[in-house]
Amino acid sequence: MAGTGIHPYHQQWPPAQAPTPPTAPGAPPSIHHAPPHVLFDNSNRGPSTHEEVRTIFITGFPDDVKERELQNLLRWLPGYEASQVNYKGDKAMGFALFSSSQHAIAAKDSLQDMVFDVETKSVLHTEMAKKNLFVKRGIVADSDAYDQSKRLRTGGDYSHAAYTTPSPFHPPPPPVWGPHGYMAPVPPPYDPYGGYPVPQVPMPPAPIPAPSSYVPIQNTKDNPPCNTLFIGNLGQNINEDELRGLFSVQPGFKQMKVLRQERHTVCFIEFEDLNSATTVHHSLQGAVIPSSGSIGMRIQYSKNPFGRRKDGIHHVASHSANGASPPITYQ
DNA sequence: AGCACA
Repeated sequence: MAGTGIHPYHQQWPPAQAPTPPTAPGAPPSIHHAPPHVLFDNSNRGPSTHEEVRTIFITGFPDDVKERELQNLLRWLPGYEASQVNYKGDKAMGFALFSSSQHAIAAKDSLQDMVFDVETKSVLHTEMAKKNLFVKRGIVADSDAYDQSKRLRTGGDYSHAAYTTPSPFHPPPPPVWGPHGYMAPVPPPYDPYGGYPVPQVPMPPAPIPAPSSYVPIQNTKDNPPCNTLFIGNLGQNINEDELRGLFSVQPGFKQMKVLRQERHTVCFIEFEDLNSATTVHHSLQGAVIPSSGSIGMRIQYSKNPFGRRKDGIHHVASHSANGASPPITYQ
């Protein structure tokens, strides 16, 4: 779901008096906030990557429609993520973001011509929006992205509230996600619009980090086996998260410490026991991950395992280990 | 070849 539209860049729920009335995705562009230096910019992939529209545009509300009314209407719809009402024109316009365009289309169809309010006899009209609603979600991987948005807070600090502090205005506490799973609409008893079919769009499963390839490594002088591995030959711009992703899923992984030095980045990984360390020592020797370029990592046992002190102070009281101590398991 | 932290 990456794309230009997701820069969660401004806060969404100031109803009427927002300093910058949210640009109506379907309306003529007034101010398009070009996301400043955003990390999610996909410009490096070319402009062809145009994000799918998964927002619907809703009109036909009574003039006094509340943001909340719309939310309460929509939260039952599968894939609903967020909505907002724009009061700028003389008619209130609603926008609702769904997790996929399929969900959006399904929601659009089910809301089409719905009687929203019997007293005012308002009937909804829906179409796909021209572009997606901007939403700041808790999912933002990088918190730098929302610093600029703080000024738009109207009441309550939403930026830290995601998923933890339910706020009446807070949109994304995923309505029907969570334990029920992504696709469980679990419509309410009265269920006026719950029955439509929604194409299943499975979430891409989190990929298990795996080396992209292996390169033969000459690992001449290694240290005595221990529960801590030393990883070298990682390349200039090795990505720590990638490294962690790879190692943290290895059985027995305990912790990892990255040491960035002038020329080389190295890292240390502690395992539960010697066995798991040894397994990884062999299985990932020479592994190449994307950020390491095309070079293979060198894996050795660490000179100074976690838990063993460097300069002669042996913490194992009973066992007077000396310099030539056998490879016992440390931990 | 680059080995820190408790």
